[in-house]
Amino acid sequence: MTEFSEKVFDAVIKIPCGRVTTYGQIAIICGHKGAFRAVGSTLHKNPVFGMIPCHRVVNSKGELAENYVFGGKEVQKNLLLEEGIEFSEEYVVNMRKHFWFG
DNA sequence: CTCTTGACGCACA
DNA sequence: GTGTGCGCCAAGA
Repeated sequence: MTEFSEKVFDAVIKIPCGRVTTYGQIAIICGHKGAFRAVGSTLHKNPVFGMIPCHRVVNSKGELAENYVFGGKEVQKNLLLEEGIEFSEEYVVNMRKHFWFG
């Protein structure tokens, strides 16, 4: 557990319910605005989903990263819907309304 | 210690 | 508005 990963997790955990953010935003919060790659890499190795609500983390387009899924994209979509997040597309959240800025 | 990969983002054509 | 290329940082082999 490095300082970087801690900040990443902390930032993701701080994302309020019904709100989503982007990798870039998290990277900025961590102090490494160019580390969005590392953010994804670190979160990918995230052990427990209950500890890190990674389903609230989307790419700059606001769409779900179709390559990570912990239990299925539908599961993630359902989780976001449960939080009251609206979807612009089948797997693209309306970040316009739900984007979270630390 | 060095090289490659990775849940990405932005600039340019 | 769409397609391609380059750059960023960290972790794993």
